[in-house]
Amino acid sequence: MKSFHEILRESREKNGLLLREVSSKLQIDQALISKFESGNRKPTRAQVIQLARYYDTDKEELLVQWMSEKVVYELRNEEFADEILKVAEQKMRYLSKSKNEKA
Amino acid sequence: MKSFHEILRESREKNGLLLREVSSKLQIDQALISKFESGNRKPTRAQVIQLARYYDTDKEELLVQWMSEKVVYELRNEEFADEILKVAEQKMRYLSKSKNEKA
DNA sequence: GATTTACTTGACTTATTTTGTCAAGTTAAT
DNA sequence: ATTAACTTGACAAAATAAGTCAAGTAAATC
Repeated sequence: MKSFHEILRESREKNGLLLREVSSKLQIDQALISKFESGNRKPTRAQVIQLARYYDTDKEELLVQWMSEKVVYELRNEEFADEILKVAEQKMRYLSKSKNEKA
Repeated sequence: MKSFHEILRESREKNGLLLREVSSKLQIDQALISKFESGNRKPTRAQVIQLARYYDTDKEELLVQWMSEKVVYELRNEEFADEILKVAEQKMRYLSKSKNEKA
């Protein structure tokens, strides 16, 4: 499975772009973008969207990758991470159900 | 399904404890505990553990409830929350697999 | 082998978010 | 009307995340 930062780097390379080009176009420090691509920093949501646009890649997919890694990161030291995710899913289902019932 | 803050309040009540008693025993501001129980604030991990101990309730279960709500909260505005969780699970499985392979 | 180019790294500052505190407020019982 | 239990809101403090800049590699080119 490809990680978010790998996808980011590959997308840039597919477009034959240099870091400094992306940097100047999107007004994001080149060092930051480099860190995004090495996985040392997480971009903000707005940056993910900017990048997806500029690389002409699927925005939703990139956002899903980005967000799911944030979740995984949060659970990195959790002994019961798998159970936590299961319970989170249940809670989500419950929420969307009561949301629908209201409507 | 019971939410974390409901469990918290019920646990305290089961023990017949007043907010100020918990507050003084655990050295947590009473207002904070009140907010925990109404769901307006999330305790820290250390506080969850303290509370579980003092209420003599299952620490793991409380932690799972607490943590899963943090995850749900993070996804509250995500359109593809369900997919994000699925991908997060995949990534977790992948991680624990490569972790095992190393060992 | 010195320069240039593309990218990386680390330390630091700034911004944002989370957590804690206190005083005032509500509700219900006495 | 007082007291007791709890709640609320505004603010301060602490923790975390994001951004910046200068210096550092590594490979290609002159």
